[in-house]
Amino acid sequence: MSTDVTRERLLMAAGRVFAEKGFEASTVREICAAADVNVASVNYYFGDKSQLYLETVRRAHQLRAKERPLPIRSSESSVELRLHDFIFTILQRMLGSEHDPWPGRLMLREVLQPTQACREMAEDYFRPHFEYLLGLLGELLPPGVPAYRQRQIGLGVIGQCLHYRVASEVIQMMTPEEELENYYGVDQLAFHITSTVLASLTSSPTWECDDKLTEVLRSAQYVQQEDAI
Amino acid sequence: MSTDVTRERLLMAAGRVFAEKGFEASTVREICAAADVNVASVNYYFGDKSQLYLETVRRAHQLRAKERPLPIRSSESSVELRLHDFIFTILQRMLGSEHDPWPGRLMLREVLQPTQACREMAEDYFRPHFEYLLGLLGELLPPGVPAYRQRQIGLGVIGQCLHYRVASEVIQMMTPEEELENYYGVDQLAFHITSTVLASLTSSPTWECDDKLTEVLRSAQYVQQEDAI
DNA sequence: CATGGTTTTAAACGCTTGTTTAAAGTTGAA
DNA sequence: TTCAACTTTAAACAAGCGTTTAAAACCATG
Repeated sequence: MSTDVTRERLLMAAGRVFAEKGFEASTVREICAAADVNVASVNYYFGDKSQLYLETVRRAHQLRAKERPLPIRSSESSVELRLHDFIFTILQRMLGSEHDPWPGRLMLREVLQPTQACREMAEDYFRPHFEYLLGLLGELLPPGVPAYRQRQIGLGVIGQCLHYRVASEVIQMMTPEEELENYYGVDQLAFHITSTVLASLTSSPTWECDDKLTEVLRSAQYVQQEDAI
Repeated sequence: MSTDVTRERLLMAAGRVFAEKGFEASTVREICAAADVNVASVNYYFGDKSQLYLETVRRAHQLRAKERPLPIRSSESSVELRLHDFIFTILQRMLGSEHDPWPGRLMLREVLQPTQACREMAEDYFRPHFEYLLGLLGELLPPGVPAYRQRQIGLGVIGQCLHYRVASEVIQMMTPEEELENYYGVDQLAFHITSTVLASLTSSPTWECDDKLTEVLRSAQYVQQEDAI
């Protein structure tokens, strides 16, 4: 067999199995069977199971970054449009059924329970995406909004997208089937999240709700204390 | 030993171990050691490992529901305040370090990769919480907003809260330490998310951004096609 | 064809897994 | 105290785990 083809098959098969079951629950024998390769190959090519896993995670985010590069649309487009495209792309990667979903599943595992492989992934993959999003938000927000607040808004966007992946099965349980069919396409969710974010950013003056909420919370302190007494 | 105390210790120890490592990666021996109980006890009291797991998940959301019952604050308070309290409570459960966090961790595992135990949890625990949130949103939104949109807004709220738990370690990697210390307390995050949601709901007229976004997207179709050609 | 390095193979290694077993210990009512 | 039911215990079980081994197969180069 020409060089590295065994290694490559192992990497892909391992990706699928690790993504599906996690590191511990996956067995070397199952991976090798899926790759149609001898059991000893893992140790021959990767040393041991854990290094195979590490290489698999690395491959996962490399694949992801390549299949949809970052400059999603030219910067000539309006900020709103670029924000929508960003959100659409993220959702696509979360929910899109076009490609084999193992890289996403594996990355999600790493996010939830990071191993050594996670730091590299965060730097190479997540950070540039997040910085891009922050750039868009910076264009949309009025000057003077502190950096930490921009970041929190960004985390809110990512969080909303991620939710449909993380909790997809629970969401399916709790959403009427008819709604699920008609309103939960990637395009519709992207539209919803984008419009929500834009609405929260452009309510004028931007942070008037803060003042109201602050006031409400301040008065609530007394209520809470009364309850306690 | 008085009846059921062994069973109880197993349940608690198993909860911690399962939450930390997942079902497959946890060993009966480790659980029994943590519970200071003989290895055979699992099979004596629960039949086998998987039924112990099932009971553990059940116990997890029972504990959670009991330690902080649902009517979080009296309905005499303002809607905004009740929304803030709901979000605060969810975040508290996600990030609060007061109690032993194993029930939350275990439930998160079930959300991400549901087993047989998940359906029951969704109905008994998640659904009433979500319905409560939808009630609040219903009070805040102008009439005429379709149900599916209310639900998506609700999912957005939950998603933002969940994110700080799901991706907590990655978020820590990508946030400056000084920000993390000063702006990521439960109270501050609750304030941020509440104010964001309120802002997006109360921008008047509520869905004006939709129209603008729709228009932008429509014109973008051509751009996209040109790019494709 | 012969050679030397690389790759594949089946078998075996020691170890851990979940579960079972049968004996020992414990308990409370008769 | 006696007896029967319940509980705990240490030991053993087969099965499966990751890894190692040494021989076989392969393959480009001389």
